[in-house]
Amino acid sequence: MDVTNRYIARVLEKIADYSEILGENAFKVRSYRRAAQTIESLDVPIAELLDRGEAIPGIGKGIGAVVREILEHGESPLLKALEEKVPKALIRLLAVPGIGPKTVGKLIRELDIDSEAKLEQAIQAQKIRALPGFGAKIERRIAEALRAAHDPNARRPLADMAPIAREICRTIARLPGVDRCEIAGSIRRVSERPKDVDLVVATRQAKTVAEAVREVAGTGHVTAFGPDKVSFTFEALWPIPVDVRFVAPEQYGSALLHFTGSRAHNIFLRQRAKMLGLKLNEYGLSHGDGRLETFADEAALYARLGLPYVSPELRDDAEIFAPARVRLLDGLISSEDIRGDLHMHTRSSDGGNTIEEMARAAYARGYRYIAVTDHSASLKVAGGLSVERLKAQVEEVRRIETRLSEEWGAMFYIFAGTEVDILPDGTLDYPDEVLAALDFVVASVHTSFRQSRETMTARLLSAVRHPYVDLIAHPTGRLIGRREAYAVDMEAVIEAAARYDKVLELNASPYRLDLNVDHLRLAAQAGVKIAISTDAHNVSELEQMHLGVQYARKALIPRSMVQNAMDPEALIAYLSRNRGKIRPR
DNA sequence: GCCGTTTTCGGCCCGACTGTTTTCAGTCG
Repeated sequence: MDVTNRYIARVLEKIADYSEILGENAFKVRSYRRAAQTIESLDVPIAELLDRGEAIPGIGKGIGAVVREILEHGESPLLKALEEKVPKALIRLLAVPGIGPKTVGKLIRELDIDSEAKLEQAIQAQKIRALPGFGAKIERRIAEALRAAHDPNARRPLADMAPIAREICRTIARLPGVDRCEIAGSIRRVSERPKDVDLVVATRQAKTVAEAVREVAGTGHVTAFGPDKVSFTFEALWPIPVDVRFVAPEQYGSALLHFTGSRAHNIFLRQRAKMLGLKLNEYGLSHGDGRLETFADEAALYARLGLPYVSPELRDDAEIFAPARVRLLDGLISSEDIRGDLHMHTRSSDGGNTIEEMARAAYARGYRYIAVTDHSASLKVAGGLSVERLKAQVEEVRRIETRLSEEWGAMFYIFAGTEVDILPDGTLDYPDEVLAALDFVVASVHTSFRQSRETMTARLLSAVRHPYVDLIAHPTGRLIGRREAYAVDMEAVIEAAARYDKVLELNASPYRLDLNVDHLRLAAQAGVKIAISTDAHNVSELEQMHLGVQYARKALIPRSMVQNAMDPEALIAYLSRNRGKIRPR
């Protein structure tokens, strides 16, 4: 069995959950959680580090032994022992809002509940509300949770959550007395599946605004209401928990930082403040004499703590302040580095805008080039181009490129390309001579997702090896929250991309984000260039580039590894490597 | 259980709100 870092982290987290319920020392529980987090964020298998005898922060003698056991046997005797003491039905209660480990622990100890059946009986007999510290409300919540068929903590894809968060934020920003409203939390950190919406509001009239926000919540269920905070459930197609915090404008920086997290990042910053003899909270830095130092923006606070500014998407990385990571920060890709977009569709296939409209929108973004990559012939549902239509499109691209470049008084490159289907047998959907005549060839899988891992891997490898293929788009085919990635040996694909000097895509669509962070890191380590592409089907989707860049930063991708951060001249030189100088002019 | 410019014992991040209570433990982020 292949024991991954992630698997070990899950086991340690479970140990923490069970121990907490059983009333173990809270700091011991915290140690397990912290170790889990550290292991999950490691770049290399923990076995290698242990073998080399390297010290890993937060992992000492005790947890080290637990990890070794998991590595050797694939399971943990400690966890097994804990599982016997805490029944599964009760563990699930931890997901119920308002119910934590202490509550679950009391149910076990005070009422001797060790099964779902006994839990039901206790509810029926109203035994839970009789316990000291409990009441009818908690009992009812537990009963509801038992009845709820679905996971109460379901996480939705970023693509669904972010627009809703923006809409709620816009509504609140318009309320009287509100200076500004911003999205914080996991959405701001570009989490693939945020669990809730966190908003931070700057205002001098918190109380009034809180009342107004309660009105905004409307039919939604208000779960907490106070002068500093309102929580409610927003009823979209599914219920979304929303937290809104109110702070004074001069405290906005510390508040935004605090409510953006991650939790581990906050803990690090507070420890740092403590080292400096200060105390950090959402209101600012408290001095020993009670004086409060406030920060209107985040950057000033990082600077005050003597730390480099860390952008939100990097704050899930528990090791971000390690010297080796800090050295990378300045070199990471950023939106200003992007010179073009190499994957987009037009009205010729399933896009909504013309070539010229896409080009003008890209130029307005400051780009120097785009690639037009409509679908290939066999993808009928997307209006794939026949060979004849593709040839006509190439001519049209040339005409528009010339005209726009003249209009703008500078060369704007429009690469005539395709997103050619990789057919189930690994061949491409256009003959070689057709591909040879194009500037840029994107290849991707749109059919037969259920092939075996071996078949799918071979299919992708043959595309990587194909001399006219430049880039593999959305390499794993995942649609976050909708469709799993197909089975494929991505390490083999990355290795082949390195060997054949091919580019892998980071598809910036919020539904895709494909490659994912783990694969991006592997690709970067292997020296494979990444193209961050929007796969835009209309001009407004070109905006997704920003999300793609943020996601690439999560994987610590430097600008030097991003193909569409290259100047057009260098890109043309690269594209000419297998097909002679492209577009003689 | 981990760790050390507070250093091998004694700490370990911080605050708002809820529910069940008349002062606070538990939960959550």
